[in-house]
Amino acid sequence: MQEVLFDFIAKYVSLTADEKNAIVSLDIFHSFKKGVVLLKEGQKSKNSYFVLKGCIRAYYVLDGEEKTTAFYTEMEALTPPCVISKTPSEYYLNCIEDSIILISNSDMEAEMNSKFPKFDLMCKMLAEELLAKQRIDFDEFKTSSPEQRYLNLLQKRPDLIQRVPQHQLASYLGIKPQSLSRLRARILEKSKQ
Amino acid sequence: MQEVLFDFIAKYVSLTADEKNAIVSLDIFHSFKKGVVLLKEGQKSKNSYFVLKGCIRAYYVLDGEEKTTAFYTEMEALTPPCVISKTPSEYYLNCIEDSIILISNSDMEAEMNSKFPKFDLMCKMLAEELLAKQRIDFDEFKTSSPEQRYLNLLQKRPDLIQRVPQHQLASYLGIKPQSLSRLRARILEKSKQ
DNA sequence: TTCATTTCTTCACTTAAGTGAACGAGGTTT
DNA sequence: AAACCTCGTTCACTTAAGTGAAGAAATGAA
Repeated sequence: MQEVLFDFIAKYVSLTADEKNAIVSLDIFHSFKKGVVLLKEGQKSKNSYFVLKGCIRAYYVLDGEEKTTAFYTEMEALTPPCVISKTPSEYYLNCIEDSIILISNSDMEAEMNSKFPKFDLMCKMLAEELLAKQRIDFDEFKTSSPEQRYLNLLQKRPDLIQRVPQHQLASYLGIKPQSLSRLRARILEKSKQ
Repeated sequence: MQEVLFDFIAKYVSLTADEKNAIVSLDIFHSFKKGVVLLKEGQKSKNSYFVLKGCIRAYYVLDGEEKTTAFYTEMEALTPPCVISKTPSEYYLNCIEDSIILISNSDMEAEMNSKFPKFDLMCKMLAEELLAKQRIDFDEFKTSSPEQRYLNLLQKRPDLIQRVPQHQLASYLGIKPQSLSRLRARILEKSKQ
């Protein structure tokens, strides 16, 4: 399972055996059962997450309603905004499947950086890459209709449609579950003709 | 005008006079007239931009229609996704006002980093901060209606509503110009009662 | 100034999303 | 087994956004 992490890191910097050992000795691998909440609204946190297996969902509770805004699956990293801004979290994180998650906090990161300066470089590259990726996702969301967003998701992350409950998928697409049902029926109708 | 830049940098790292001179000597300050296109679809680029004065708009042309996805104003930095992914640009950048823009390319950045390692640190902090900010913007967009988005913009960036043409604002809000007109009329109607 | 273009608004009509209610299928609990 | 709950779908109705057209206002160029 550690190999998943090292494969990921290898995309940015190459690690020596020593460095790999240093990471493993940090004891940062954790298992969680489906449903476990990793971060709550109002909570302060210094944790970043990296999904080795499973799926983390980010969601807000607005007017008593859950609004899902992101899913993080295998080989995806996330640092909640509250960690950067050092303010209480505005959203929740939970595991929607049994998951194996790597958790690092900013102190550990600082320690790694002092020992192995190339970690800083990796973080910079990663942040810049994620920024560009997210920018593109945001632009695609803005410039398309719910139906186009669904078809787009079907292309880009077909696994999500299988593993995620429909009502969570709906709010991820910016619509209500009923509208997602209707939209899917509409697409099916079109494809028949 | 250079002070705007140094004030910005001071939020992340402190610079010596030498370092400031090194930046100034790079000759990176440029003036552009309203309407000038800085980046075109299909073009390759290594440039990052920092707005000292004026406003840069990012937009796609889809089905012959302009879809505006971002406005960058004073003290805002942007690196187009195509610079990170090293692929041809998918969007356009233009100045919607007479502007003074700082343009740096990745070679210059590399040179600065080798001379002053703290630039790397600044870039990392900046990228992480922008990533968190953009995440929040994206989440707000997803979880709100066009009307809420407009009211939100009115709170957070009231200047945009003044300085940006309505049809560009509309597509920034994810709707058509006609819908923005209607929506504004609706809000005005409500506030009267 | 005049002419042309762009921009914004309004209107009537179409399409699709929001809402509240109801129902059935699957799981879980007692 | 019965009662319960969650989830997805469907329906009827409401609300708001998309569309195409038209006209007024503002802007820019000749």
